[in-house]
Amino acid sequence: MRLVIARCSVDYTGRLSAHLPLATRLLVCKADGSVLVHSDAGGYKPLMWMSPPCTVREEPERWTVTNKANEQLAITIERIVSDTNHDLGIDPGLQKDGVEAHLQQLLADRCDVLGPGWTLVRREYPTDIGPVDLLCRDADGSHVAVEIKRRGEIDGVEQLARYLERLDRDPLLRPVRGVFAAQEIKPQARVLATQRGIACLVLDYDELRGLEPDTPRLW
Amino acid sequence: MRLVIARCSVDYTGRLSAHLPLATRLLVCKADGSVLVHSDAGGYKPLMWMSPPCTVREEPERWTVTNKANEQLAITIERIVSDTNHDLGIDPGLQKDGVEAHLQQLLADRCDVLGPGWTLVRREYPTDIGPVDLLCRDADGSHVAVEIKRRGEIDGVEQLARYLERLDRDPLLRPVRGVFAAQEIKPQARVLATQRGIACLVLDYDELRGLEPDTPRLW
DNA sequence: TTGTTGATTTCGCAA
DNA sequence: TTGCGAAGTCAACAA
Repeated sequence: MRLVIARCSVDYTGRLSAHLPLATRLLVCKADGSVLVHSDAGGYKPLMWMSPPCTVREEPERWTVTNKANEQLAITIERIVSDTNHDLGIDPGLQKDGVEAHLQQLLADRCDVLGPGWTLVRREYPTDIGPVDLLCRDADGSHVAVEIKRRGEIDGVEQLARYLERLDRDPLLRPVRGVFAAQEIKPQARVLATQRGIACLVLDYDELRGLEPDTPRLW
Repeated sequence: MRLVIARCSVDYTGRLSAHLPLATRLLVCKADGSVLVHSDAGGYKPLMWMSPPCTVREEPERWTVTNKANEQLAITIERIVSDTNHDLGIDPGLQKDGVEAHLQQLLADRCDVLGPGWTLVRREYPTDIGPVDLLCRDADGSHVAVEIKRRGEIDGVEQLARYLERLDRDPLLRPVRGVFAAQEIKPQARVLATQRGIACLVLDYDELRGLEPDTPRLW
């Protein structure tokens, strides 16, 4: 990884055209060829960048970074303040926990959390417009479609409503109720769900994980 | 901006939980308090980060970055390879719109459009608070600073006023007038410009492009 | 402050 | 390879 502090102006032409006036910035050249231009503010997003795969042509006062699609980052360097290189080796990578896929698995394993006596029919139950997260049966044997989100918003309710409309046409499943389950449910989503006769369930991730018989510890 | 190359492990707890095993990585601490953790691959997105506003508590082997919502980034440092600090100053910011950058170039090439006999001194003339788009001389040899925007709003006028205040301190330039040039100038911006003694000029992009001897076609 | 929409979205997974 | 949906989405803008 090469780190350069330089007074430079930058032009990007590609999916759009953009220009950075002359200023002192951080240039990061990664081992995979990608180049980032960072200022001293603005959070994690670079002012400009080129994603790999791409190639850098370096001239004394101008770097030209080009990718396959002929997008171009042209860095005009007026003055180099610092120029260092570090061998970082390969990164073992990120371990994530608590995303939607994980919630889905937890509920699939313990769908009695949704209601007493409930059982799982299938995860990712297919419909002609896509799979429902969970298809369950309640204690009476009636089918229930469950849509799981990390954050429950209005489009998630719409999505579940579309699934329900499809599933309810199937004489082997009918009648099919719906449950909208999320760690957090926005008021508007709750209102719409109620209008559509869909039940809402707020999930406690930590509690769910605690219920799991042998919680797989990632670290 | 502080750049640290360190062998470290990182844990994030907040909207989810995530863990980075021990490896050598780049840590960027920006002036706004934000912290980025980058590996030597993977394009522009950091492996982990904390967006501003946030605070860093630094202990010898542990950095703890916390934000308002109580999300936390815990960086455990095993070995510091490099630790440098650079003062970048404030960034003039991105001209996201290709039209603005193009307008600047068109006017740089044909700054007689601004006034008869006007000549270009320099594009992106540097000041200690960032570069002025154009510095010109009028027919009498007096200096004129030009700020170019696609849509002229009140903050653009303020920006030019700050530049003028700086430039006018320079005995080699003084007196420096200002021109605020844009495709469209909002009434409030015009009023403020008039108050500050700044002239306004509405640009016709298509006409300017037509004036260009050999128009470079970008698309 | 809250909601909505676009992004050089990026990123992962599945067909 | 393509397409779809999630993302610690972020970030600008409107109400």
